[in-house]
Amino acid sequence: MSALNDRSLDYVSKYFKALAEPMRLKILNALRDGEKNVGQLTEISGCTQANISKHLSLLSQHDLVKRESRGNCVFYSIADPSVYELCELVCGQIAKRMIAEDDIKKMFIETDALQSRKKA
Amino acid sequence: MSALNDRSLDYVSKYFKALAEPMRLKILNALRDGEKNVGQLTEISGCTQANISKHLSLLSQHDLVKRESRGNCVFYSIADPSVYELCELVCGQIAKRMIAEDDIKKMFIETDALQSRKKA
DNA sequence: GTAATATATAACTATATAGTTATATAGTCA
DNA sequence: TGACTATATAACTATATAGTTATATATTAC
Repeated sequence: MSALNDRSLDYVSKYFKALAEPMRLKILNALRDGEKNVGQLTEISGCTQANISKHLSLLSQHDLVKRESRGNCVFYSIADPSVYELCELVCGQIAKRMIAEDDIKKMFIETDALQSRKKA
Repeated sequence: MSALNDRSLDYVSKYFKALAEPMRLKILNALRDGEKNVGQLTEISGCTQANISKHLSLLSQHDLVKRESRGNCVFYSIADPSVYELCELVCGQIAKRMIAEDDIKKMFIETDALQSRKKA
């Protein structure tokens, strides 16, 4: 990061942007426990199938998910688990802020956020 | 990340979004070697002072930078160096892709990107 | 006080994209 | 073959925001 030119910054920012949508995080979160097909992800997400397909396409472009079609279905899975490291770092950051903001604290349902908080 | 509700996903995505702009990454990059005032950052960035102020305001809202006014100037500095861990993780991800994409490889000027690549 | 400098904000334009509905494409099974 | 199911895409709308110019605010120096 010490010596990135404009093109690199553009590239890195696009990667962050891929992670900067709640629906895409929801998809990645849903894939934590293994591959799922588009139909399953549509059901989980609560939005339209077309929208999920668009998000999956974008995640795929950024190599965040792997695509594998089997029979009539297309299964998606996490391409690289290190994406969760990113999320944990972010949760850690947010956890630090939560200490002073009780309403935000309540957002996190359970274990992971608290673990990040202990680290911080 | 295993059990985040919609509000948490929203919150995390906003954090990523703060990092999802080249100009803001440029600012954070410029602050690696210590605090800088708005004028300096304007000069480095090559865009208008108004735009820089807006970006700094947003970074500040997300606790990514600290604001301190001294005399006539306002100095900004990195609030939490762990933001660079995030960037390094991303660079590591990108480094993996670079192996197959020579043109992207050339984007990274020197040491850090290569180090991330060794790790990968 | 005024002038000069530094930063922030208001108002606006242009662009990107999340979401929608409708349709196209591709695979399965009769 | 045709009917059915699953996924992808096209076309569109609405919204968010990066960037601009012009202006407001605040601090220093005189």
